[in-house]
Amino acid sequence: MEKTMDKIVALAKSRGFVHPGSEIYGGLANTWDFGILGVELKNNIKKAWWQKFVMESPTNVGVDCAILMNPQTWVASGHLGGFSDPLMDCRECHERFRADKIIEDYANENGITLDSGVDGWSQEQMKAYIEEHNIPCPTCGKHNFTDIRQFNLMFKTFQGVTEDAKNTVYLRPETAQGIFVNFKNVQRTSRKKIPFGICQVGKSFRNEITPGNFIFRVREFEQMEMEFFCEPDTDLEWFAYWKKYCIDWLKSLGMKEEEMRVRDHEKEELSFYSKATTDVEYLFPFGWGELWGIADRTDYDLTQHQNVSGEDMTYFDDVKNIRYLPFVIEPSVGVERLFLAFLCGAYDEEEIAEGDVRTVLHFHPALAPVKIGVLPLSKKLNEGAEAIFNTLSKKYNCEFDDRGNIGKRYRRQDEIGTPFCVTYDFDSEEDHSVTVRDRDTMEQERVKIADLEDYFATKFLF
RNA sequence: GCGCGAGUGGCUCAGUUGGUGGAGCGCGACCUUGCCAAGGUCGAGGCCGCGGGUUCGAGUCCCGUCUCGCGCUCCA
Repeated sequence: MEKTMDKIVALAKSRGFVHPGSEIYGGLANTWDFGILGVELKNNIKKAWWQKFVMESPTNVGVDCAILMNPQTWVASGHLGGFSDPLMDCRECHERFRADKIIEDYANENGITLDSGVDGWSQEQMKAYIEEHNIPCPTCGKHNFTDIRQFNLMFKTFQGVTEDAKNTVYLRPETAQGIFVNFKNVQRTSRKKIPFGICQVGKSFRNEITPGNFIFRVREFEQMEMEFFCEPDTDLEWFAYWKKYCIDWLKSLGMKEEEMRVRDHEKEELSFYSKATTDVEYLFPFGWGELWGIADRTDYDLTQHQNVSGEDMTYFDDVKNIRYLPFVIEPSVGVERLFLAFLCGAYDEEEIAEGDVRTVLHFHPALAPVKIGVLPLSKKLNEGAEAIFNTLSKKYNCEFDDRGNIGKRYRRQDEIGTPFCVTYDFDSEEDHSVTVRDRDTMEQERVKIADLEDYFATKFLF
């Protein structure tokens, strides 16, 4: 059996997990709509995360912040300044510079008078000037720059009816900042003492240069982030703690160890706000891809917000009687990537008899979009089966199917990863029992209709 | 952003030197069967990605455009 992206994408489209966005208008690049099963899987993933990181955690609480934020937020976070200037990186030392600054500094140092301000120059002009004069890197002295790039990573829009610079707002490129700006609100209302975490699930938007690989890298995506606030100097312990917590959670949902790996970032690779970063990677059919970034953001964000806003963001420890800016551990995972990882992990083609192959998704029962398929053996038995559907569907997402023969219906449920099928047959009328068939083992057992709710009570727990 | 390739029912694909668009699977109805993709009959479903052009006539030839895939580049 060969597991390929082609097959998985085809299944996702044909069964209603994921459709290309705006398809009837020829699509819109790298947008995807989640269909009838996709929305269920996605919701189940978010629900599982929320349960593990908020409900079951004694230290954590949740919020849901606005996508549009005061633009000062992005000044403080570094997104705005850093990404609206012409930037270039030194390939040698990985420092990042503003191209216009480098030229101005170079000109000043060498007593060169520039005819016009560098402000008006195009990127090409700046690049040409830097090459022409062989301007060295201010940090390492070498001359090996990347091209100049105008990072418009953030989606820009306008608040209010007029479109001018005064009311420009941005779609958030990460959910984290909503948590940081609410740090004091949440600490006060939750009465949590440090260490504690604030969790959020929500959409973020990034104008990625290279999206692709199906839903792996998209410009509109959902993040599940936690910002865990701890005392300075305890950050590395908590970093290790949450790293393990995340990995354990993935395993508990059936992610295979051989398809996961953990990669620590090299010093040069770290983003400017981070002291340490670990990626949990997943082996997709197209190769290893980052799933979960766990970063030690230090006190960078709270310091920045304190400086830019003028608000005191410190925490007062009334046991030790000290006041400080907490350090932050941030595990951040994309819902669409997890979705794809679980989908790829679940996909299997099994030869159950000579030449008889079934496609099956072995989702963890908690993640399965449809929990129970309710199948009358014959259409003559619909009444009894409908009664079962009506009962079970109050608790679980069930699918009623009376089309075609029973074997075909089992296969259809296998293909969408339904863990259990309940078949109401002619004997059911007499013995008030049904056949429950297991997706993974394909074994069947007879269960009293009256006992069905108890039977399923523990089957779909995380 | 650059290069190459591809767009025909829901899916996979045929479609002759340009001459009234097909198949299989899937889907729906009915019959039959009654626990692992069984059989039969009938049926729905196509601005041939979109826009121009050449031509008496374009799915087919030309140009443009959009989308997708692959490679390069890039990637807090």
